[in-house]
Amino acid sequence: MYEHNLRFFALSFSPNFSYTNPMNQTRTRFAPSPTGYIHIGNVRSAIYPYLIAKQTGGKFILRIEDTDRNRYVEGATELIEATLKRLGLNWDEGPDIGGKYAPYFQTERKSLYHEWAKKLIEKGLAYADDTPPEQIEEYKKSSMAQKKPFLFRDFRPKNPPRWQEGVALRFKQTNLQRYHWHDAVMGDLSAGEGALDDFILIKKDGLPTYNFGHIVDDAEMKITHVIRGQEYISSMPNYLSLYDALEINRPIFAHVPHILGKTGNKKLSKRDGAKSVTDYLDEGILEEALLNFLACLGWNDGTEKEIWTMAELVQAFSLDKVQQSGARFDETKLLWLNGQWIRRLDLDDLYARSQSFFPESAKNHDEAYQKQVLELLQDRLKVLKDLKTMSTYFFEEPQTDLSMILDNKFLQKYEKSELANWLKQTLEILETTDWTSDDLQMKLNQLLETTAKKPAELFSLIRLALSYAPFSPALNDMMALLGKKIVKSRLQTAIESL
RNA sequence: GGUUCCGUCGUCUAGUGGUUAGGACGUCUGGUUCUCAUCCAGAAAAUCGCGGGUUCGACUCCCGCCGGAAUCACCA
Repeated sequence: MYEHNLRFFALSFSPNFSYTNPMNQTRTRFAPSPTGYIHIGNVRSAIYPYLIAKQTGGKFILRIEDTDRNRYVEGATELIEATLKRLGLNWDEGPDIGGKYAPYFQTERKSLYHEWAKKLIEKGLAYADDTPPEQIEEYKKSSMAQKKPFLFRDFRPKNPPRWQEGVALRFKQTNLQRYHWHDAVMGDLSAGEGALDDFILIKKDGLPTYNFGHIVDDAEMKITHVIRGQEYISSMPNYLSLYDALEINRPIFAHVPHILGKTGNKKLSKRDGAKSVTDYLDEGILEEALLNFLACLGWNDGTEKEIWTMAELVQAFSLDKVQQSGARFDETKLLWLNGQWIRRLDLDDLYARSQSFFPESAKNHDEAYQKQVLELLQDRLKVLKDLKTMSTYFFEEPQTDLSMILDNKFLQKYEKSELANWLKQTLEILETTDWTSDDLQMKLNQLLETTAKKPAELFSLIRLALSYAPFSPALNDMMALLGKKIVKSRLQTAIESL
């Protein structure tokens, strides 16, 4: 980041500098492999590059790293694309929309990797390797026996065959040294030659490994920032020596820490039941809330701001303020944040997003009514999914459940007949109301006086008789919305049941 | 085991030599003439992993240790 800014600064004062020069444009990428859904633990490696690209007016690229045929999952690419779209992380170049450096599927770029590989072979920096796996196991054992780390470069075949399809190609480490590099998140890092080995460039099936493929692609696609998970740090020396061998300039690196599961200190993974991003969205976590939460899990600009829009994030985000240690995924904070976002939505927007969360019976009511229900519930929703159980009694007759009344802590000391009597008085006084929320409150207050009961007693009874729900909005608002006919009939039913 | 990274309230974090170590979530208490939630006020909660240095002074700098994590695939 720092390096990059310096370069940018210098160029901006050089006479030949042009703002339209694509070489100076920030280009970041998200490069998932299509092995399944995107889970909470790995969206950050899409959000951060997106933010970096957008804040400099650069491009965000989606590249599908589908070289592992065994782990390939049909439909995963579409799922990844759909998830990113739902989050609004739109890419400027990618498999579906193409771009200057197409194709964006690695399997379609095979010949490209072979060209680069040939350069390496010509330089004597790569060799074919047909060592059988069993043999490699032997090597490993012998290294272990000598208490030495296993490095393939200690066992290079003496007479490697000519490289051709069907044989793996290995990188030949010739420059054993300590590598130093700067990481935009982690700071200055270094690793010695123990981390350097002859790794596979091209697999037996002719496709490149990640280790080779991503470097070729990033160079070809002019990627300026490589932002990815921390697990790649230990491979950095290998990558660095490959950049040198290929004579490719190093991009800016940023390795972001893992998100940890609720228990233990292990990184969040599908195996531990990490939910997919779409699972959260489908349960009514707002895109804004999820983005806000994830971006701020491990990032803080130094202020006490908690609620961030994407636009604000684009402005304020910087890699050097990303935390260096892993962050635990805390769902309760996500829920809080979601509530905050729900409350910030205007009613029409909330209504549009709530469509799939209303109970079936809501269809029998018009839009205006549904919106009024939503308005009463807006402050109470933590997740849109809760809308269903919280609102059913507004749309259909609730199941009469007398035990809720008789076991209520404020009401259990009263006789049924007395409770029925309160409800009768309620019916009487309701004859005079105009059914506005304000007037209903006045009438209810009058009723408190005439019955000489506490609000907790009288109001609880009426509330329960109308909803048979454990909690509900303010009584007057609820009555105003339910309307004269339904309130009267529900009270009547309750009286008869008591 | 080798290599590498990390270590401030339960959780997410602020903090870059001198602070009553700040904020947020969660928890608890009280208020908002009823429930739930919102909102408001307040409380408890971190001997800054441990031990040495350097310094008048260290959470902040240095060293050692301990603890946790990652990686060591023809997976990414």
